[in-house]
Amino acid sequence: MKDLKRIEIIDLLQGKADDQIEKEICVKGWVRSKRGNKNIAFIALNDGTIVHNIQVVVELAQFDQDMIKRITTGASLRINGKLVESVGQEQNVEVQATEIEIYGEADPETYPLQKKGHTLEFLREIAHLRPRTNTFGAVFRIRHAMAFAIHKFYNDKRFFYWHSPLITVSDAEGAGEMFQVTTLDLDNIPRTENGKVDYSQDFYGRETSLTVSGQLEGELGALSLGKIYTFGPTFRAENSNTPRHLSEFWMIEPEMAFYELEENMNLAEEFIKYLVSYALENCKDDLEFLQSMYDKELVERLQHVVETDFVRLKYTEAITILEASNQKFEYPISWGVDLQSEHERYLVEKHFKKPVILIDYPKEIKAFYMKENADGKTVRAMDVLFPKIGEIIGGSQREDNMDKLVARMKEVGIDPKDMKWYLDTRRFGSVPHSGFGLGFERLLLFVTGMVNIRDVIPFPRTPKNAEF
RNA sequence: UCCUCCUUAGCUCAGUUGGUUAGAGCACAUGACUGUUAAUCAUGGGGUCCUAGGUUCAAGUCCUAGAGGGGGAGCCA
Repeated sequence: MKDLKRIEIIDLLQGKADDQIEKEICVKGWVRSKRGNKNIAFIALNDGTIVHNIQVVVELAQFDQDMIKRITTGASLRINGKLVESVGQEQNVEVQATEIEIYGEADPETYPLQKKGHTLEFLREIAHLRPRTNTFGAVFRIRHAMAFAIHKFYNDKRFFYWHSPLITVSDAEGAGEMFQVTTLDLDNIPRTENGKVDYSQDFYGRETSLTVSGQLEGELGALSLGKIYTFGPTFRAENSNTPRHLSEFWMIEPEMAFYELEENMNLAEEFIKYLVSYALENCKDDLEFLQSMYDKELVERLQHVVETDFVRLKYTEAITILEASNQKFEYPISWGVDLQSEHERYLVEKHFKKPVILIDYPKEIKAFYMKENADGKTVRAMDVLFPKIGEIIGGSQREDNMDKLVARMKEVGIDPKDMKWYLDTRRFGSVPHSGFGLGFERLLLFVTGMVNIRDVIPFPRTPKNAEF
């Protein structure tokens, strides 16, 4: 077989290899389908670079029939052939095969993917193979594009990528149940004299867990480097069984010194709009595929978010709107209660019909580190609420006053002695600062139009499910 | 964790009031067709009816428990 330089399918289909037309080239990829008659076969070949396939035309008389029979859906091929303008309507160019090598066969009796559609639920059971489908190829290419855009956005704004630890010693935020990290022998746990687990013999000499948020360590970065962001995995051991929760998910947490709540909101809105714009500009083929298959209004909805000013609303005003709505809510609404999904959905999907940033929540329903307002009742929190997926961002201006922060810690039962390292940021050169957390997979739900969070991460981790 | 629905061929699903040998489409195999577009047409093979009990002359179908999955809720990002 002639040794020709391989051209990726995206370059062939997007005209970047048109200077090779009428010349012999090499393509490699996996067979999506093969069809034809006794004289000719058409192979749809995909290499993952783009949602579309290159059509390979095989004049059967020129090849060994036994080899051709072994080319089935899922097989991987190396093909040399002439790049030509296509006779067919569905593509501009195609490859007329001159030489074919089968890298790996895929037994059609046992290969689970077929050319006809599968349900997302079935594909979830074969998560190791589902990226070979058009749908998951599109989703994971978009996932990559969004990850890249996040780094680009913050780098362009002179934020520094800051790595908070994944193994932590505290659950200060109270964000949820934690996964314990230990090297103790669970069949033979060392005990202290009073019968408790003796963590002094554990790997770190103390009790440790996987992080539920990089925020507190992020604040340490912001109060020295100015503007930082984290982007990494986060773990919550809550028994949440919903299409919006994972026990292992990725979170982006910017933290900015000298930013007050207003600037925090501006950044959050600009950030989301930047990411959605980036997807519209750079993931066109994949978005159009997802739109055609799952969500007819996807691109329209994305454009709407880019063009619309988010509503900014105080919690107190939201309560007034909800009380005046005459809606029957399962959970009654009054000042001081946390908003339920039904309330958020009413505000976002019915009342305003656009994204809403809710601010100034009662301090009792928010975390201890949020800055208290002058009214003494509310804190400078902000939640960004999106249609369909609910809370996509949670953030706040942080309490920078040492005494108030310590008082709040005591109120919620945190021993300030355990948080000395955190309090040192307020003890020495404290400044106003703010930040927020964006759930990466929730963003992807919105951008891809997928409805189950298990379908926007390659290997989802949920209660009772850690296969692959 | 709570509520609710579902589980029948590799996949997606029918299956009547509980009654003979459990069906269809797709996929797969064989064949037909001179360029197809999730090709088409013909023929064929393919079943632990989720698991364990129970009711009954008789259970895919009714009852109980369990497992797995979907949707909704709570917790949250």
